[in-house]
Amino acid sequence: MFNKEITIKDVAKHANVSVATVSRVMNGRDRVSDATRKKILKIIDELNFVPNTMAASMVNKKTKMLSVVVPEIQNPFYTAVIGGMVEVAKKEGFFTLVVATNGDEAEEDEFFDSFLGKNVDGMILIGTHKDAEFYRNIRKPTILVDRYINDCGHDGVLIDNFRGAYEATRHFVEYGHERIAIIDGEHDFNDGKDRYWGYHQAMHEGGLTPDPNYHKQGNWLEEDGYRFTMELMRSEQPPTAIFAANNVICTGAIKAIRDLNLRIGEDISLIGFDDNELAQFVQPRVTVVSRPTREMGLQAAEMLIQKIKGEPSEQTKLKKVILDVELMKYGSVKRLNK
Amino acid sequence: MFNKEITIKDVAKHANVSVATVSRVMNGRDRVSDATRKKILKIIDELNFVPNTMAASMVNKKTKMLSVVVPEIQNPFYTAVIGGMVEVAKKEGFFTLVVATNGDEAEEDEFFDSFLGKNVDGMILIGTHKDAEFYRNIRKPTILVDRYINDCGHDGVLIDNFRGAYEATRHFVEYGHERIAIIDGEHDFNDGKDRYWGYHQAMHEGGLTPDPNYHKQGNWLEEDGYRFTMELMRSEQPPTAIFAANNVICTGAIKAIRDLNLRIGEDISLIGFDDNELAQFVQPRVTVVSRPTREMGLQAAEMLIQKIKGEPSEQTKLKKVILDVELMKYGSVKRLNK
DNA sequence: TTGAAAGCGGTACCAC
DNA sequence: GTGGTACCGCTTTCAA
Repeated sequence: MFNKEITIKDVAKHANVSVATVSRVMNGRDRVSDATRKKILKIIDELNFVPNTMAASMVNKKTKMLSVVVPEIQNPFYTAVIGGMVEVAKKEGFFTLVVATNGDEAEEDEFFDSFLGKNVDGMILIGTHKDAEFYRNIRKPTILVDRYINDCGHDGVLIDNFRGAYEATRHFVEYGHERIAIIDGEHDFNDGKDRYWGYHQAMHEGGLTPDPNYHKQGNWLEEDGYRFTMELMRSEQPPTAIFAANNVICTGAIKAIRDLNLRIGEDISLIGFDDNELAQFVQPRVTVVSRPTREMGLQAAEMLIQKIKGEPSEQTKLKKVILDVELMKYGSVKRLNK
Repeated sequence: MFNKEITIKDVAKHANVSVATVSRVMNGRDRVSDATRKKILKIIDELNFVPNTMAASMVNKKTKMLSVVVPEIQNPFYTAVIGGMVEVAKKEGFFTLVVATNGDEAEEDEFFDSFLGKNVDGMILIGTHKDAEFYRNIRKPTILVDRYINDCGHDGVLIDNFRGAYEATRHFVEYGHERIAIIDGEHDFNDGKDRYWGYHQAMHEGGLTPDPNYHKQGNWLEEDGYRFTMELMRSEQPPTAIFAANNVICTGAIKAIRDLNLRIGEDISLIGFDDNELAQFVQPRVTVVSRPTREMGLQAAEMLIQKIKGEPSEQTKLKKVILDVELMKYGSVKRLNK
């Protein structure tokens, strides 16, 4: 198990050729006579020679490795993005490694400082850092997904968060709701922030004034969804509708509603942002703002690989791709008017 | 963004010292005079020099990277194992990268052939390959988790699958069930196989003969759980109890039961292997065989790191650590007797 | 304490 | 076609 590794030199020696020639048959680009090629191939097989990828990478500065950095891998949204990305990367001969940062800036830093962070050919980043500075310091092909920081210096693949929240809220309004609550989190990133303002605008357009008491800001966690739904429903004047601004908040809300023995779509209307398992499970199924998760990964990976392959001189302007969202009406919103 | 990288040579030149000295202050082991150290540190900072980790790794043959290879990352079981592993690894200064193989041997191969597969210092493997040969060919510190292949040449951290299934089935028997079905999948690996035989033995000990019609073998997927539960419950003589042999099968079973408008713990008793979100959500909560998922990752990582640090000569006998499981009774099993 | 130089294991250019 | 060899950027003796 720990016998010293066989190197290209050993192969060369056994085959009575130079290392250059061995290298040639390995990479297959330069032409080598059929005889020597066969001979070398045979030796390689006999010696069970496995080339040292690191040595090669030192020379050509490529690892054929991509990374996708996400806050967490429990969340189906991220796994879907990852799935899309991996599919494209594989097709292009890149291996993708997944890195979870747990939404911790320090952990994110750690990755960038690690062996890998330094040696991937490019990456897709759903970042945790909030400062553009951090992103500008990334000196390799990078695509930001979902969250975008202005002046970060990288392309992005995003969705129309504003419109998603707007449509959801408008749906409530059209169905006659007036006491519409929103549970979200810190507005650290564009995504969360835009959702709030989408809600805000739809409220105003519906002639409603967002009530601060109906705006519950937690930390984008399931427990926030649970706790705030409890709070809201037990208040003097509970809302008739709740907009859960991400998938796990929605999960929490569903659990709270269950524990309060309320009926979704009857005692309380609910819309979630992004689909989730529980939302699909409960009856009626929860209306959600659906986004093209896998598609985001696909798009991002394509842009990334193009960037990697492209000439350095091809420095075009920054590009932001905005994908559309769709309100999937499943019946968790009760019609109050007529 | 693409200006040529600064190397240790540049630093040496600017500081008027040799590269050896720069290397020394970077690694901090050899002693360097305080004056030169300060000088070099200053230059490093000014030049914004970042050492090339790959070059260093070429020399010392270490990357401080670990990998954890799992079939998929959607499954909470795997993410829990990963979580445990990452915790330990981080404490020891290793960075962990997650690789999902989608249960596809080819994809698993791909990883091992990739840059990274070759250059991690060690790995934790929840393998997809079924042949011991494959595992024996892995020439670096490796710990198998959950699934174990005999003669693979590596240590393992496992759980007592047999006992888990045995306890579950016995619980059914004790509560007076006789028509007890089991939904599992191929017996490709020890884990699944042991679960079946645990069920088998408990049946026999309870004086019951396992009925082939009640043994549904799919592919360990949620859809199998769904489909077979439907099938079972619509058959001439439906079982009174179902043992779902993994967490996603259990999820499928729960959905089927819901769609059949049956009540868990009333019309049909259910036990799952390994916890899952839906099992916790439904009421009554589903009784499950719980296993120390995170603990498995912790254990495995500790063993792995010790192996990496240890002397090559310390080749002790192979070690298999078996962790215990526990039947968590939550009320999804109806008492039929007395 | 510091420097020179020999690798680590490949790749690729330049001769022949 | 094939061989010689100068790197890639760092670490680590060995001497001074």
